[in-house]
Amino acid sequence: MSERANIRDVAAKAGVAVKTVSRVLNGHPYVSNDMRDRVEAAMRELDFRPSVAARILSGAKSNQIALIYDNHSPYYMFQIQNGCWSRCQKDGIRLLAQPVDVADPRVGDQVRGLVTETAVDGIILSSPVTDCEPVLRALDALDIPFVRISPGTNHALTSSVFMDDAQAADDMTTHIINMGHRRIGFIKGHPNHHGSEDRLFGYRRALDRAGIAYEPQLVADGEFDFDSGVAAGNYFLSMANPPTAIFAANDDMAAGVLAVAHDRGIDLPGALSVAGFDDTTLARTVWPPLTTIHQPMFDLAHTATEILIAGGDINHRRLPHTLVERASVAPPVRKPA
Amino acid sequence: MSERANIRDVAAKAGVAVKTVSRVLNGHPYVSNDMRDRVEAAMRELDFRPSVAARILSGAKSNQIALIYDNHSPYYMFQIQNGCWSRCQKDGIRLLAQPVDVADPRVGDQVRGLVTETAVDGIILSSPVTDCEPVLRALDALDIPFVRISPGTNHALTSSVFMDDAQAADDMTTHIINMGHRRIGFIKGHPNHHGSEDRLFGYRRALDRAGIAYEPQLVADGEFDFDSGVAAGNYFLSMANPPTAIFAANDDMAAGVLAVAHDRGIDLPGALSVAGFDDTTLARTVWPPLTTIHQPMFDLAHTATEILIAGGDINHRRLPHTLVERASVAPPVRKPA
DNA sequence: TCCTGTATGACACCGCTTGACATATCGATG
DNA sequence: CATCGATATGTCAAGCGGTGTCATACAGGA
Repeated sequence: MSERANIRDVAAKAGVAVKTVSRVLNGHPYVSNDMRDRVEAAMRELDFRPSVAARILSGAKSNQIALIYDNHSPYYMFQIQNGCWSRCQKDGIRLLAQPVDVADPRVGDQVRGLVTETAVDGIILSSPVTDCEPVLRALDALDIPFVRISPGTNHALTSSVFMDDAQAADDMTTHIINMGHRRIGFIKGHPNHHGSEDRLFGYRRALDRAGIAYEPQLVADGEFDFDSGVAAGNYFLSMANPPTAIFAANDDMAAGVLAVAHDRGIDLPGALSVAGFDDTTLARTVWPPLTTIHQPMFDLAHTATEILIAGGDINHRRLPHTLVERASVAPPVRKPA
Repeated sequence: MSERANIRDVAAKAGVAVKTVSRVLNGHPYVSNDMRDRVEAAMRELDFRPSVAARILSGAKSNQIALIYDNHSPYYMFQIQNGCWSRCQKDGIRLLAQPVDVADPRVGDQVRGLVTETAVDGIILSSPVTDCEPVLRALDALDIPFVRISPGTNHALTSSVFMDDAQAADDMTTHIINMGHRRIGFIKGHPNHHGSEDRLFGYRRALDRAGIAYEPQLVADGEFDFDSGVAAGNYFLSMANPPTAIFAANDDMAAGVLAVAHDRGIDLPGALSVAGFDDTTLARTVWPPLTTIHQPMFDLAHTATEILIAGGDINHRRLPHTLVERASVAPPVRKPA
């Protein structure tokens, strides 16, 4: 009881060959129902757990996949991990969550180490590792299947899952315009994240379509964190003719703008509308709750895992976003002149 | 180059016995410096990566540990994971982050599966898995070392790392009292999290010491999430004689109170002080930024991992908390009567 | 009767560690 | 100086717990 049962014990108990147990274990086709039942009973009785190590060593699949990430947003990573998880669980696949530093010159090596040492069957890359050349090269050389979540460079060589950042930004900008705003500030995202450019693109496209001239001074740099949102907020609200609405490329920065506005005693959302992007927990938590774009992180990860597990051909899947309207975007109130 | 090198290749390349390479690999004492250098050079040249699987199978340590959690706070888990990570990395130890559901009757089984299948060397339990009987029993039976982060039941049988929840709550309550408040509401945490009780205890102790009578109607139930904070906020602010300050057992609930206050147009922090607990990103993000207790999650996890890796005797370590003062707690302003 | 599909078994092998032994060198000890 | 113990390396075989390959056996259809 205390000693751990191995496949031979099971075979003995069931009175069959070791190989047969192995067949049952792996769902091999040529096994009679009788036999399967008998073996499974023996396994249950002995509380048999196949050793992953032994399996790997003998050249089989490891039933393990790795999620490689380098993202400093807790909420984002939590969702991504959970998405991968939920899919893995269904097939009893083990998930190794592996943080890396894309700026470290040894990333390629680390990834190679991970793959060869743990013998994972496949890899999921989350942004921005999706566009880390050394990692991509290592993975190619290793000849291991991988799928990328929200990659930037969309070369057709690998499967990927993503949302339409440009369209989403366009949607939001249009929404703001429809509320009656004409001067709309935009805060860009971190330059190493590809989505940033797309979001800016969508903002400009919506402006264009509405016949509103693009003003470069209404676009501020940002890095996806609260502090850069604060900085951008201060920049905008110090202008002689500040925008009546600010659209930040993610929720954290939007929260920063909100903080600045509160600090300056600006009436929200009357005197200033603020929109976010991502729909993290922050969006609901902050005051006023953020009108934002819901990025389906969980689904993105879930789908990526699905594709990886299914194997097969290269697959690109776009997932839908939604604009979630809360209280932070409203029609501008004219100052009583 | 493309074929993966094994220990025999290394031995051949270095012109030594396989056994010697193994000795180097495992830091065996009787190896000369010359030899070690030679072998290591060969390993580097061949880009040799010892197979973890083979190692495990032959009875050695796996150099893998698992972090088992069931916590729905992204920020908390992010910090915990990172803390474990940073320590593991130093020793080249692989970390398996494994979510479970403490309410699932099969948790014990799942944990047993994890341990026997992956052959991890040790386990870190984060709250509330720290107090999940089936898991604890499984681990005991498996005879595998584990350490607990912020456990409730503090039986001396296993190592643990924690903070002084009661003292922290006491500190905060005292801080609020010192600001001039006498009617202080408290929002309890989730009942399955042991820290909840301790925090309530600290609140009462501080009240006692200050000679303020404990009023049960000033204590509301909560579940550590934003919504329960909103509910509690509404409860308090609907009272005929509402508290002038509210101390929530975590930041999320404090944010909920803030939202209610904003909604009702209550002046913050003048008419209502709000304090949180944990010092998550939320605390800085919200308006006004929360005065809160900094819980050293990263350090907790780092230390837990340290203890696990070090092995040795049972060890209980208390880590210091700090009260971080931001803007959400201020002296009450008397209403102009 | 021969062949093909189904069902089971025997056995080597994956890459590494470990233990039992065999040597060999080197200083210290009596 | 002979001897002994500590240090340093090698040989060999066994084994960890599975899976792949190949062989085998029996069934029914052509």
